[in-house]
Amino acid sequence: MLTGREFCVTRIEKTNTSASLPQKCQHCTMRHAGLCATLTAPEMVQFNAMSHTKHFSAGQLIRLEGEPVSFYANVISGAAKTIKSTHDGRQQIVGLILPGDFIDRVFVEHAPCSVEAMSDMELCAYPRGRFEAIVKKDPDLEHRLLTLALDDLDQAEEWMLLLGRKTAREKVASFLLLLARRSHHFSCPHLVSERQAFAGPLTIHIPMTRNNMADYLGLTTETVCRQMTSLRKDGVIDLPDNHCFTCPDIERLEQEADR
Amino acid sequence: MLTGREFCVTRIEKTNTSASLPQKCQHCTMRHAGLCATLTAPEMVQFNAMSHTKHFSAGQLIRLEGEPVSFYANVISGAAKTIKSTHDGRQQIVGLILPGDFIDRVFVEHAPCSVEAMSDMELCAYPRGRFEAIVKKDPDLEHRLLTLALDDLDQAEEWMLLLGRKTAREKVASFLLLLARRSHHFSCPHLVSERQAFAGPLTIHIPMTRNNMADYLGLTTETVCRQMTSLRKDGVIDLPDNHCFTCPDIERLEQEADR
DNA sequence: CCGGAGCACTGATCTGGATCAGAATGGCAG
DNA sequence: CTGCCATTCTGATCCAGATCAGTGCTCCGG
Repeated sequence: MLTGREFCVTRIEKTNTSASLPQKCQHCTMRHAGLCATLTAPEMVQFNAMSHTKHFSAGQLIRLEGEPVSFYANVISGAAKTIKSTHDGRQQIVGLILPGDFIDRVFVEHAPCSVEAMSDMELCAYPRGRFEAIVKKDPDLEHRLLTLALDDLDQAEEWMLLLGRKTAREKVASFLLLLARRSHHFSCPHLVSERQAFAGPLTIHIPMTRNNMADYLGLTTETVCRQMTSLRKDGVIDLPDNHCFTCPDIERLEQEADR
Repeated sequence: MLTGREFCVTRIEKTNTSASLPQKCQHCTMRHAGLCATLTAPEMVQFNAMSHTKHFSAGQLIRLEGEPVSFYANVISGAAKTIKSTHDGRQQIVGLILPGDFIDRVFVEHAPCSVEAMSDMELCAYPRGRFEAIVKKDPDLEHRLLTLALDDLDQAEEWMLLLGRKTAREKVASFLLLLARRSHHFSCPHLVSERQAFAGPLTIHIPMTRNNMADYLGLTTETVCRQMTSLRKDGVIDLPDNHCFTCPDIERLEQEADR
């Protein structure tokens, strides 16, 4: 079995062989493999030199809101959430962090949100000081970081539409679609055509509990459950087990998600 | 009366005399006066050289989603909204653009959202090509733009908590609080203490219709109206007329907004 | 002056999703 | 194996906010 470090390096090398990869997919508006995909060979060497693998187990806190940030990291495996909460305890997940994503905002002294692992995670971590030193000397790299931040903003705005205006069923469908697109990406970004990869009903892992889904969608656990069974009964998805689903017809799911 | 151009220049000069202003207020997490506040004297000269005033009237479209971007701009007066909508017409305002804000994301070829004026507006516009050329040659300026994008992301995440987890009353209160903080900023950023400035019940302008408020808060017009009258009856705010309010006790309003 | 359009507001009713309650399942420790 | 706990799921009920319907106000053009 590979260690996280090896895996990370492998990915960087692979993505760099296939010349200038676009940062965004024209079909799904998702970014591909985050920062790593944009690194040049010399940058890659620098980052690898200072990287080390970190592990977190499900439920563990990676960052606490307001605490000083000590490292940045690429997610190798697992999933995390960034949380905001009202003072009386209602909470809203404001960001999903999946394999290929970067934690967290560059040049922000203190963490703007808490980050918590939703499953066991493997990170490729970079010490904050050394990471920022490299970025400061490389305007082009900073430009790419700016672009990534703008992509995050895009996604946040898309999610505001979901939270403010979509029904429970549309919310759940949109979420499953997001997972489908993200899982697909990370496994084979740009190597096969979108449609081809979506053709077969591939199995998609849901790396979190129904409760976390609810907190991400602005719903309750019960409502998420009901919508999941409703989508299953209507043949939109299959649910072989609690943490997996397959989708026989992605276009149908897109329709359910509305946008 | 001043023209927009004169006003914009005046502000730039004023903010630059008072040495390195912080970009964020420690009390309210809002950014102050956007890009302008961070410009150095030589940058200011460059920007002024290529700026020209643009006017838009209420309801006019400033950007159409997906269309190529031809200019960036600082807002001098008035208010605009950025919109996302489902394919069946439900719409959600994902961003408020108020005086001091910057339109729009740098280095994004095509507009990610439509932008529409909600009142008559005066902009200080910069042609896209020339603006980007300046930024590309100035890594430090790009760094500041990155920081602004991250601030926008912060605000978007705060709004996700509101959309997903707050009640109608809390939503309306949060919105009024946002307006109060923003109006106050633009008039006197960092020149007086927050508390002092908030002490008197200053009158705050609401630069949009109830319908736009609803689209920003993920509610209906009717619910916004009801919550406004409810807050008035409970003495949280006064409503001298439809597009103004005063707040006798900001802390009370903060409590109603929950966070 | 009137008439019409747009906006703010209010009352009555309806309903999607929250809340409450409990059953079924599965994983794990002993 | 048994017992415990966390999680998923389902049913019954409730209620915040949507929907529907109508009033009053202001602005504006003729």
